[in-house]
Amino acid sequence: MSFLNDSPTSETNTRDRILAAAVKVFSNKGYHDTRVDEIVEESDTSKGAVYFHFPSKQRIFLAIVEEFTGLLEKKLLEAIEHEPDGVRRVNAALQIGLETFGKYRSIAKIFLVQAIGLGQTFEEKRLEILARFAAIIKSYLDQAVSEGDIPPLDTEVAAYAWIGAINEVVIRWVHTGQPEPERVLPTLRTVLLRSIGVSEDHIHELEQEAAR
Amino acid sequence: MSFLNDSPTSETNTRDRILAAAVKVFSNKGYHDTRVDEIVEESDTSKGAVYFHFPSKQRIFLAIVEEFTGLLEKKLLEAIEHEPDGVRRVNAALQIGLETFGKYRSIAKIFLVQAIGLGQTFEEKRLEILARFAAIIKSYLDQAVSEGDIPPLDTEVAAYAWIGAINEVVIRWVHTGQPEPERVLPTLRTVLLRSIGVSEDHIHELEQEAAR
DNA sequence: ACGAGTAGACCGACTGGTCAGTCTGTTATC
DNA sequence: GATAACAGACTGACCAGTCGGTCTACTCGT
Repeated sequence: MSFLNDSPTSETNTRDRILAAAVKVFSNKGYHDTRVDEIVEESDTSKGAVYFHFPSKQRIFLAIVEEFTGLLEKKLLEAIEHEPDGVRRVNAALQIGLETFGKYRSIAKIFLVQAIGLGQTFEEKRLEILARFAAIIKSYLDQAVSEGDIPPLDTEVAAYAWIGAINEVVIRWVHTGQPEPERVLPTLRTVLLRSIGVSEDHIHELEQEAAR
Repeated sequence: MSFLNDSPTSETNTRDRILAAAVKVFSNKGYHDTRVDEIVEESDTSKGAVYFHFPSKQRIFLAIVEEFTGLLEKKLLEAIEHEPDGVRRVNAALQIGLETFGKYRSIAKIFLVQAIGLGQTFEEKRLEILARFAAIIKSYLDQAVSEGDIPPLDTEVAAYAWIGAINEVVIRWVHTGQPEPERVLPTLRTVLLRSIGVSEDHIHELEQEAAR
């Protein structure tokens, strides 16, 4: 199901072929510089097929963002529910988030880069999506605070700061390939956990666990 | 000099009237949804005037970004040179950065939001600009490390994480007006200084200084 | 002191290329 | 023979950029 699976361009159904092609083109050229005809060509279908499955170019883009968002959210929640306490949940979320972005690099680029600055409609969508993720993070930060693992703080601002930090580092990587995820993860974990006041001992503990 | 001064739409020269108008329209509608004719109308000039002063729509946009970047960089360096040690410099940079974004809200929106996802040219420009700021931050993080004020860490990743965190929080504010800068600054300061391992005592000290 | 010449700054009607989306088919399957 | 799933030629709106023209201000020779 969905264009998010492993099969690259094989004998999948038309809708998914179109989406896979759209991901490729959008991630390379951005929304506005992508011609629908390029998606048509890349997907080896036809304009008719594209407009049979999607009412507009915009909706193709939104479909990609939404399916990926759904997947990411599902993975995050799955990863989180196996963890006992707030700090560990926050840590798990970070890990699975980076992992998922790493796995779907092109889509990550669409999600984090191309989806910005596209005018009203997209803007609101983006805010809504980020708000959802921020809410997830915030809730576990709150949990960690109430469990006494970290000192009280403005968890909303902290949640957005986290998202921003992750965004920027991933964007950088997506663009330049530069700091590879393996190098990034440890630093980011340390930096982010420190930022909310998790004790150094606790951080070391989590690092040990991650290393096994 | 420049459209960045206080006069809103008065008797400034044509070039600056055009830039001021462009800021207004770009920040509201984004690059692609902005028609050159809208800038013409808003600036109370003419298409001829616009294309007399700028060779293309793109260059108008770049002119805004560049002038603002220049201002921001200048302010940052100014603020920094009066501070003695690395941690204090990093702190000063954060403060002046937020302040400047706060003062030029529309331009901040253009700079942080509308400038993303616009295709090759802009993309590279953005990367270059951010790299410049990241380098500034990194150098003072490195200084703080070598002064022994903070433990060693991957300062490059940390610098980008900082930029991302600030970005996201400011973007949120620019969009929704939500967490006001006054509320954001203390949290962000604490969170960011903690993230690089500045001791709680040292953070409190800086907070005291800021409060006077 | 004055008209002619020149150039910089500006005006705005027009154009020409570009695409998103449409529409009239065609093919396969039930 | 009906319907879903396509194919691809075509169109029409939209808009960045152009281009001939105007309007000062300034210079300079007489």
